[in-house]
Amino acid sequence: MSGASVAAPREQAVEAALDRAASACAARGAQLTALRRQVLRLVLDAPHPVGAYALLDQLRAERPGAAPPTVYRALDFLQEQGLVHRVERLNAFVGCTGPEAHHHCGHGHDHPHQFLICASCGATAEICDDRVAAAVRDAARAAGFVPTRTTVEVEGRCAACVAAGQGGPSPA
Amino acid sequence: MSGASVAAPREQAVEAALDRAASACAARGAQLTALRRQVLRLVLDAPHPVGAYALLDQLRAERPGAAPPTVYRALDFLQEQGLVHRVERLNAFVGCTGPEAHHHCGHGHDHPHQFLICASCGATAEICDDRVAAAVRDAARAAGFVPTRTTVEVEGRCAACVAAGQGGPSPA
DNA sequence: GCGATATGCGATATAGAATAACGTCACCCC
DNA sequence: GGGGTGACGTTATTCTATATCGCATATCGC
Ligand SMILES: [Zn+2]
Ligand SMILES: [Zn+2]
Ligand SMILES: [Zn+2]
Ligand SMILES: [Zn+2]
Repeated sequence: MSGASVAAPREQAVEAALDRAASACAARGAQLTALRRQVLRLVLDAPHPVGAYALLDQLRAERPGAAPPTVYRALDFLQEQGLVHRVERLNAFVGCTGPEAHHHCGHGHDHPHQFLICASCGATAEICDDRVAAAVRDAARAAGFVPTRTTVEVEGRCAACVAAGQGGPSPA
Repeated sequence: MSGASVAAPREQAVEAALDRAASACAARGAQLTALRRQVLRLVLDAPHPVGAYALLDQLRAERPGAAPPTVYRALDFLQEQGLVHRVERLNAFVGCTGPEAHHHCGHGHDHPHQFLICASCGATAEICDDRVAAAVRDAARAAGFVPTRTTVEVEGRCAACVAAGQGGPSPA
């Protein structure tokens, strides 16, 4: 691999995402403070969903006084802003890679989304399938139910792990 | 209300469900022991999803030595048998009222299901919508993903709470 | 009968996740 | 300069879940 000479492309991408996030917040009258930006960076840096306490440990490297409320408050904010999602099955958090981030579909910052969670390697992919969202909405309405938020999480094996055979790549 | 003279219809229904559960377990070579039956009864008695520690407290009335592993082990078994589901958003457990219980649709004891969780009154309804299940399966496969288990949980307001207006009936 | 294995469960300790409650400081508006 | 608001620090507590060890029983092959 190439050394981390100046700035790896991934780091650049994260910095760009942070700047976009700051703009998006500002446009809504919210502020992505230094602390919140720091937490968001940690989430975006992680290759997989991260637990709140894992974030806390990392955060303490830069901010010795950090405590659970520190990270939970930041995460609450980031979720409200649609920058981060919570993965219920994992009690963990992941950066939004859906429409908000890439402007793929026409949804707002509280967009419908679904997670594909690989039991083999831990990779978690966010998708935004309108048929799923519509089917769930219709099913709820058929029961007289008025939905506000929906969680869809699928556990299984990702394409890479399926291709790699039984064991799957390192369950990192 | 009628007094609890001999056996309320609800209690009878629960007992019947317990007997059916015992038969279903036996048919699969598993045994619904006294402890497991006790925990299942507590889950079925509850009007809403119950937390593991709430179950533990009740269980201790009859079984003073009960500890967290006691109830978690029983819950794991009951989930494997499809008698109980976990509601991820609530960290709570609920008796299966889906196809397994009533033989409505043609699914096994690991059947697809979805939850409608009322934020007003706490009621949680289990539904079994094939279109939702199919849409999720298709979306996953389109990503090369092989699903094993799926969680679908919708938060919102139930029909009763919508009909009753803003506040909703007692958030019991 | 007897060791081997498996299951169910008691019991203790620990880990992991989330919130409650209170205080401080900065900022803004009037 | 009083009063409100938002962000954050700090401490304590609650809630949720698992790791281990150990014991009893059941079942099986022999
Ligand atoms: Zn997203
Ligand atoms: Zn994988
Ligand atoms: Zn069910
Ligand atoms: Zn309701």
